[in-house]
Amino acid sequence: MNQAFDTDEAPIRVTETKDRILDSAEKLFSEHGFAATSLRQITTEAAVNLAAVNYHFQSKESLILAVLLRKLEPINQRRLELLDEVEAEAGDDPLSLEAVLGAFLLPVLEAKDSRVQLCNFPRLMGRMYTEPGDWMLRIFPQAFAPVLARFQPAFRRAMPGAEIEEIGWGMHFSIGAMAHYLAGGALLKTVTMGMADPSDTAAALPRLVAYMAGGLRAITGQKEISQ
Amino acid sequence: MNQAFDTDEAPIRVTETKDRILDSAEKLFSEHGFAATSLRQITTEAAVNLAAVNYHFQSKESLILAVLLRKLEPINQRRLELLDEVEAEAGDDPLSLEAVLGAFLLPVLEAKDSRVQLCNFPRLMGRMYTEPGDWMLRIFPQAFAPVLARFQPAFRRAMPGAEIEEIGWGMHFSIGAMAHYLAGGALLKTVTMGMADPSDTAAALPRLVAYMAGGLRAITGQKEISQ
DNA sequence: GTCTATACGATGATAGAC
DNA sequence: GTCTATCATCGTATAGAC
Repeated sequence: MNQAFDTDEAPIRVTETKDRILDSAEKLFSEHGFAATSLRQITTEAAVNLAAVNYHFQSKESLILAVLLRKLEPINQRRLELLDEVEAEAGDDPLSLEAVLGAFLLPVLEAKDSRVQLCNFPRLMGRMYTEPGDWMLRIFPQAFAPVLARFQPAFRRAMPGAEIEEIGWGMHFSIGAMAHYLAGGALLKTVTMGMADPSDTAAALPRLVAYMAGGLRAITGQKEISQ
Repeated sequence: MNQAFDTDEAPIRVTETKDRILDSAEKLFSEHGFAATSLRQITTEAAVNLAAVNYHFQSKESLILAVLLRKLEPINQRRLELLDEVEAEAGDDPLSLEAVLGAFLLPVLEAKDSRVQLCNFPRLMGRMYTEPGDWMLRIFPQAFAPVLARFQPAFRRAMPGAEIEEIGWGMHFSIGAMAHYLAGGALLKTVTMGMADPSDTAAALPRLVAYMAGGLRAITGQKEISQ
């Protein structure tokens, strides 16, 4: 199937089987979700045998993780680059909390309105946080731990004097707010009575930053602003 | 199977088949999640025939919705009662934002550490927000719309002068923060470096209230508190 | 109206030949 | 590495007993 010609010449291997599976899986998962997409749909779309997915990946869940990791890595790399810039600009001063939040959010939101076949992908990321199973044990050290290791000190530098536990609570809530925005569509439109467009990431970014910054400051520092 | 005795006396029907299915489904869904629980597990646990679940409920998804609605209704009723009290205390003054948030959060958090077999249930509620499918079209008018209709004006009364769209964004983010706390366990412990106990709802409530209040105020009103 | 027995097509996974 | 063949299990549908 991969052999385009039966000559001795090395065939122009446009796409490896493994990558074709990943591409088709990503596309179908984005369009129909994890559960609604069968391995047979994926292998048919990829023009690959069904058993190949169990050879390259052990299970459907592992395939899902592989799809997610492949998209997550450039996002996380971008996050770290942006954080580098924020820290470089700040010098020895405390970091801007809004700038740190922006470095965390911008790469994900950029992926939301990127091109063609990936446009629905962030919905998967949003759902990822609430799916059960042991996926976190496998995906976390590889994808989240490095980002967390850099952003946790950054948040402390942005909120000097705040207790670490309170920052952690605030980060947890903030991740939930972000994931819910990424995953959801209909609810936002309902709750704003049709005023907000879920696909307008340019409108979402400043609001997410403002909301998270206000929440983090309230939970860590000056508690009672009282209206 | 439901006939405990073969006399003419009306048997002491301890549990109806329909309720036994709901009870078993709720228990198993809470423990293992929706996808990982098969209808055969449920009917076996409930000591009921497999086809009974398709007689009383049409499909597995409808069963899930029935399980959720059964738990959600008393929670929402409690929310409205608490909101009544908040409004009664306020008189003609603006509402306390923290009090409104407390009325929204307390009933859900109470369900989190309630008794026995339901203790894992809120994880389902947390996941519900991010599950795909058309569940919202069916569950929303019945369960969410009445609560939204009462709380949306309450938030406006608690933040006079704020634009409705911004309040909507803030409510959306807040729902995400709440859902992520309800659904998640491991991530909170990681992000707080073991300092926070996800099952300690008494610790979570004031922090959720403070975070949401700070976020809502930042997104609607005085934007720049600047550290 | 309630419930049971039984069957159907599709799924994720695996073993073994090439 | 790849493919065919096969497996147990899944959600669902139906015919018929009480």
